[in-house]
Amino acid sequence: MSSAISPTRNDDYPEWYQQVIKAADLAEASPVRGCMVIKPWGYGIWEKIQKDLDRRIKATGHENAYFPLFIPLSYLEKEAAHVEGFAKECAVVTHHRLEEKNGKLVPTGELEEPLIVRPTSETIIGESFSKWVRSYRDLPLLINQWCNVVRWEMRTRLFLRTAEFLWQEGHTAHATKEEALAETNLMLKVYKECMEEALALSVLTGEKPEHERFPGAEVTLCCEAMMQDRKALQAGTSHYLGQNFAKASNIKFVTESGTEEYAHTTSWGVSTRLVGGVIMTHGDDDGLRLPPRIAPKQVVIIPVIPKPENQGSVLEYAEKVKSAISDEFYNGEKIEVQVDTRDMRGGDKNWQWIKKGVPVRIEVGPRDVSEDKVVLYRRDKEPKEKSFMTIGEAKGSISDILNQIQANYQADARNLRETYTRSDIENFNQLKEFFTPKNPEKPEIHGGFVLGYFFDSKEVADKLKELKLSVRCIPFDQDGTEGTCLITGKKTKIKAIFAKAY
RNA sequence: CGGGGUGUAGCUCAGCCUGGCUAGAGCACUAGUUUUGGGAACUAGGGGCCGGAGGUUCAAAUCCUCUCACCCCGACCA
Repeated sequence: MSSAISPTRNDDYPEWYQQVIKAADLAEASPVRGCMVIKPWGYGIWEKIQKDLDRRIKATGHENAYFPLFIPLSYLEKEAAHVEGFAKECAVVTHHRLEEKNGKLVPTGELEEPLIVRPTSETIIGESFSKWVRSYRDLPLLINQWCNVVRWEMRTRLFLRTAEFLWQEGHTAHATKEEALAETNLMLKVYKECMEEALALSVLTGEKPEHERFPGAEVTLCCEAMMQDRKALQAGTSHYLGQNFAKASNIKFVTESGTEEYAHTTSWGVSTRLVGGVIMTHGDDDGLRLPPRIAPKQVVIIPVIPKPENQGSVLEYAEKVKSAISDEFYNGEKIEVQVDTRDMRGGDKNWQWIKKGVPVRIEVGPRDVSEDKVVLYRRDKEPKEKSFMTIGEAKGSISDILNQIQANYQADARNLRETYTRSDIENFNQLKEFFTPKNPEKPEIHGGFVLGYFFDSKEVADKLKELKLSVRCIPFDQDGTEGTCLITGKKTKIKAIFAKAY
């Protein structure tokens, strides 16, 4: 049984990932090192994710705003841990003009204070917050922005880690620690719901251990998803920043009783990395499989034109099917249908749409025109598995079909994560064995998540690094029993998730 | 920043070691013919400053020097 994508997932998972991106026409490398060009189909997915998440962010009382791309260098210096975390990967603007010298453009007009291109916006938004917050009546301040950020990463992979990426970053200020922590938890829940309901991912939520925290945060919460190669993908994070950034940016307010206090702030973000997560969660050996909720088109109609004289009637019929189906609703919106009228062979078209992961394909040909029928294919079934039905039946069932596909993908993702999460690993040797491939020459897909006892210390992080493992999170659900840390053997009541990660 | 590698058609590459006809193949592209509920076949065609600069030579994609870019392994990476 040959597949549309070569190599297959089992043969070479990283290469398969690259090939799916190419075959589905999602994105490509740009002339600028580490940056990507997001093509219409890939950007369409991001727009759907944005739309869903933006609605959820607004529904929880947040407002969108926009802050500058450039941040004065001195702002970054204000928070010590933040400097440590981001200084090494900042793009820096030092000049503001170009002059021609010997036919070459050279930078001149050196800036008195260099600007950095935002790697994240805590400091520049903090500056605004300090002006906006005077009284407890100004709190909570609930702001979100959609933007791009730059982190000068050494090694990049399309969507998963690029030098520039698109994201949203929420920034809020609160009067009390309790309120800020509640916000941090609320936004993590919003992320989880968006990822599970819209992207059909299955995520585990919990808290990062100290050494994995966001630079400057007191608490970092995260959503961790399992990819089909059983590695973890950090899909979103939500941070309680304590008063660290409030002190750095001077965000103070007068309380009801008249005293002056620093605000408690939070920040939270998800990025275009989610698109990578969708590819690696739902893709198969024939290419991408898109959950209907985030597919730029849910249905594509492919006219079958065996003879030129059929063209007029078939195309007309295809439009008729389109208008019937696009009148239907899915998830509260009209179904998005495209008729693929391109002048090329039907087989090519068909496979292109399979590789792009469009949830439902409908073929209409001369025979269907006379019988008022269509042929319907689902991306969650085999490529050749077809259902014959009338236009009326297609119209009546399309919404259900999309719901089923969404549910099937969701179930697959949940099954994968549950199947490969082990909670019976008791010591370091077992851990090591679980994460060691049987074939070191050409490692097979192996490992998964291990839920095991964990005593937070530097020693753990270092020893895990040898196995290329990390503590993904300390899950919220803890049974409270006592055991010995898988790494150090120390007694502890905390369990964590150990895994290889992207 | 260390170690290794690669730059030749839109893409994937051969040719380089051992210098020598007009620089090649597959895919993609264009046209024609046949085919058609399907990832078609044949024929013809377009497309290259062989990454850049310098050198050796009668002669350089090929040898030498320099340079630039990218890739892989490390280091780095909420």
